[in-house]
Amino acid sequence: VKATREQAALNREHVLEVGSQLFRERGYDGIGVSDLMRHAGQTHGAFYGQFDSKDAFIAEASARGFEQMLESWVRAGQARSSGGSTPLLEGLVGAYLSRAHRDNPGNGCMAAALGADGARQTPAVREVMNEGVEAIVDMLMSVSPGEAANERRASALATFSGLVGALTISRAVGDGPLSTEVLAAAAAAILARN
Amino acid sequence: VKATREQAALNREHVLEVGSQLFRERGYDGIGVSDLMRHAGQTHGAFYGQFDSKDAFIAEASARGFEQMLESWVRAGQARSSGGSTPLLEGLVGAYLSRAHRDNPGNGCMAAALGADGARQTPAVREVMNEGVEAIVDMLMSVSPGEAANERRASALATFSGLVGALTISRAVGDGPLSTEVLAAAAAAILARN
DNA sequence: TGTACATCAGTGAACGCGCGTTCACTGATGTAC
DNA sequence: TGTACATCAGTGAACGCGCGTTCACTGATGTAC
Repeated sequence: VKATREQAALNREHVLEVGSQLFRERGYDGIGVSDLMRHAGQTHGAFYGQFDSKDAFIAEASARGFEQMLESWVRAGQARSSGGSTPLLEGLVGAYLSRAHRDNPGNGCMAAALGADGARQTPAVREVMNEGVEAIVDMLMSVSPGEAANERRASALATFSGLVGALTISRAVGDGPLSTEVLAAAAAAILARN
Repeated sequence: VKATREQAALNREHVLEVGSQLFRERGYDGIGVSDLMRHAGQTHGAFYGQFDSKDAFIAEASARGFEQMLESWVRAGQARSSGGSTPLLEGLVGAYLSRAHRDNPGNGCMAAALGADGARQTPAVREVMNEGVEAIVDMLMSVSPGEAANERRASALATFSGLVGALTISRAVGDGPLSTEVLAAAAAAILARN
């Protein structure tokens, strides 16, 4: 039955929120439209009143995922940086390479959870990934050493690469000792370099 | 119709070879049993005479992918290290972070192409990933600086993390300037550290 | 402000399709004498 | 070495199932007077 315009907008937002989380947990192919809508508390038919197609939804939910990830990462980084209003690199690296992040991909980094899958999606998704990575790199630049902006940008790119690779490997190898070892080794190397 | 025992073994090997390549190109969910067997020049029914299930095949093809990747990486690294019999770190990093590797995932790194997907597969696949990463890290240790073995191992883990993350990001963001920029920034940071 | 009607968000059955998997069958290979 | 038969690698139709997507329908919301 019909809902308020306001409620309809909230419903759509909720599907995006739920989708961005489920995609990170299960991959783009790991969650279907029916399952997604059931998790959002709606029926699958409503999906096509809210979005053009699953592909279009993937692009929009991915953008949402990058926004949510960046925000919660900065918040977690601040908490680890002895509470200043700006996070420090050490806090950001510690939060990213934590077991909490490793074990909670649904609220975690898009690049680590869906970067490889994104390369096989539509150009729209890759454009979202491009903008998402740029936003993350901009944030990392502000806490990276170097006088010139291009130095700080190169440093931020290298830092983010190290973070994404370490988390990806840590999740891939299961829960043996290697999983935490790679997180620690990457954190040490990144902090030593900066 | 029936084939020679020898031919049957070759057929099975060929399916593994083709599968390990197609999985890296399209993801574990991106290639089905019928398509796979067609690419291998066989009919889909034969698959279940060769393997127990798609899941079992995924584990075996992944192990094959790690072997093939490590071998061809070392070969490419040697070629870039002015032809010595042992590759140098610089040659390995250059080969890994090349446009050729970025644009040819089918013969490239398993961790970058399937690491994130592997975390959502069966425990058998994660075990294969664990062993594959250990083999790669062992190889990288032999070209990493440091007197003590644990120093070289930590360095190898950090190096591999940087490589995997940079390649993943480079592939995810499409073919804009960011794609090559991240490869260059990661290479510079890794070589400066070692 | 109250009534009459049009709009449209949401429902749920149904669609074609490709998935992983099974199975009765074929006929060349491998074996026994 | 040659014949007779059993084995079994490979074939291709068929299975149930879940996928993304469509559509006729419902009934509360929004609008016009």
